[in-house]
Amino acid sequence: MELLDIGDVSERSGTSPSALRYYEKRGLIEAISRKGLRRQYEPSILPRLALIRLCQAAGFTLEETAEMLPDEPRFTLDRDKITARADDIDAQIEDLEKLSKLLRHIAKCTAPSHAECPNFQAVLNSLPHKKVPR
Amino acid sequence: MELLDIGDVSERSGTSPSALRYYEKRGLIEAISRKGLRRQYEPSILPRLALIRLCQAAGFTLEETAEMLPDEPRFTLDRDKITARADDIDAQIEDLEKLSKLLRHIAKCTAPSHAECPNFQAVLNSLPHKKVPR
DNA sequence: CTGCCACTTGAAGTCAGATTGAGGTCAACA
DNA sequence: TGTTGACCTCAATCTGACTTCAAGTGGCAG
Repeated sequence: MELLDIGDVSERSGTSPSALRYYEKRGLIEAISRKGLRRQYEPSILPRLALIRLCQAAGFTLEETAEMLPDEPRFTLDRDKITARADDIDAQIEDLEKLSKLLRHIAKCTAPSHAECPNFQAVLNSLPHKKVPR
Repeated sequence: MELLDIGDVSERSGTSPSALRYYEKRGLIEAISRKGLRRQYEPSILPRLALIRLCQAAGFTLEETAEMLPDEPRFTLDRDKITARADDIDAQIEDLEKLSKLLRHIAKCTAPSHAECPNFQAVLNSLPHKKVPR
């Protein structure tokens, strides 16, 4: 059987070994065996990690992700949660579009002070209370 | 003179007193005087706080924001930084659009496993390494 | 004058998602 | 056989933006 050493998994998934151990502690993944002390994984760990990355990118916490990812290789994510999250993301896209427009406006607005620019005022009040991640 | 007590500022800006003190410690704002121990602010603190909120929403850290906000009431943000951030945000919007589409696909895709769905594979690889804030 | 109560302080705590450090193990290569 | 280097464990630390805590202060209503 072609098991993957944690080093391979780390390299091929872009997830650091410490993160993999951390995920294991949080119940997201599992090593199928050890070679000496080293964790050995089934190749299916790779798509599983991809799915974890997806969930993270979508804003699920690791805990939520752990709940959503069943143990079997055939992961079936919760469709309602997924759809709800897609809706959230769409809403956030709208906020970000406003924000981008406002920023570009500020970059070229020559009003004596932004505080006096009606455009600025208007958008500020409809600002998202979310952050843009870095 | 119409100075604002920290309590007024807190209420009118939606920023908690502890956050205002925190901003002061981080060099973003300043009280113009005290009444007893209580901080008193100039009314211009309000648009300044609005601008801080904007910077935060745009993903600047408080430190970056402090650097960008000059001391004068007439704040002129750094136009290049602002534009660069707008570009970042636009890029992120694109990522989020992909993500949303992928999520909606997953919610209705009936492939035996997402790992086997070519659509899934394709989008995963172009995934942002950023998070969606909650 | 008394008491209330929102403020004051500095230090410590919170959260998520890891990373880092110290001290230890072990498979593989020369 | 010895060395290397990546892994191991567990606990502690980090980041950012605050909040909470305990103990203290003081303006103002009664």
